[in-house]
Amino acid sequence: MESTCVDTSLNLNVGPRDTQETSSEDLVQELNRLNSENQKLTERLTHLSERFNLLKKQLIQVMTNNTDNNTSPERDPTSDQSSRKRKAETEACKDNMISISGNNTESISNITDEDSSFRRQSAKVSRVMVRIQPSDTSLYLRDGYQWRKYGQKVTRDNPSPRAYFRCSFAPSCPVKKKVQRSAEDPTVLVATYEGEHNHGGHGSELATLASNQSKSESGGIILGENGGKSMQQCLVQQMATSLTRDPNFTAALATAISGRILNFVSN
DNA sequence: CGATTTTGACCGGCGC
DNA sequence: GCGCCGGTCAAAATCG
Repeated sequence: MESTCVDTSLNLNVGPRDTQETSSEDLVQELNRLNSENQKLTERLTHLSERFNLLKKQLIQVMTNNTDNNTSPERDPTSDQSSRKRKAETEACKDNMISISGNNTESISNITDEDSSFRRQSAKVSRVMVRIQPSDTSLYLRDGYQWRKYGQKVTRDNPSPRAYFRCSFAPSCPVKKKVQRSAEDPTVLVATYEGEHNHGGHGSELATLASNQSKSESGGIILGENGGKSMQQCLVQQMATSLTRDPNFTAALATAISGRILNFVSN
């Protein structure tokens, strides 16, 4: 990933000025420079988005070809009658599931059964698999939404507990999420989403992302969550989050703001 | 002090 | 009807 170098300094002359005219010129120049930077950033972001979409298409193409050969072992249905329902769900989703493995700290895949004939109580159901660090025992998954945990259970077919979450962004949002480690591979978190978000905005996403990041070191980019954000929105979020975590950016921002205030006051 | 998490209790569906 | 099990509730604990 190429680095994005942006001059965030404002170069404002906050000292005493000879005339009011020169300070106005400085402001105009500074404004023009900022506009130029903004344009550069926009172009770069567009470029990144295009490249990202291209890579995503290629990846999906490759993984789709491999899906047919993906014969992950299923549990013996005769040995556990209570697993029949889960088995049915798993079978229904299997054709749409892609598991991406990587040598990074985590990898992400996104699966929806939107196109599948399987429907569960007319609610959209999607599954997301996230590879996490083996040392990470948390069941928190960063996906940009604000979740409130309302329960945890140990299920029969899996030694690791399953956590139940509700979307707390909007009180009326019906979306629920279940997170559990994969029985086959404990380093994979499986999140099952039910329903669609009924709120357009993601007001506190940055705060949520930062909050979740602090709770779980395994945070990563969640791509194209069902009923959620577009790829571009995810990308912008991650970039914004990275920027706000960068002390240099924060310091530059503080300098810029204080400079503006001083300039305003001195005028 | 409000929001969130934890965790035992409770409920309902399902199979026998 | 009974027992099992997944899902939810809600009070207490914890966090920021």
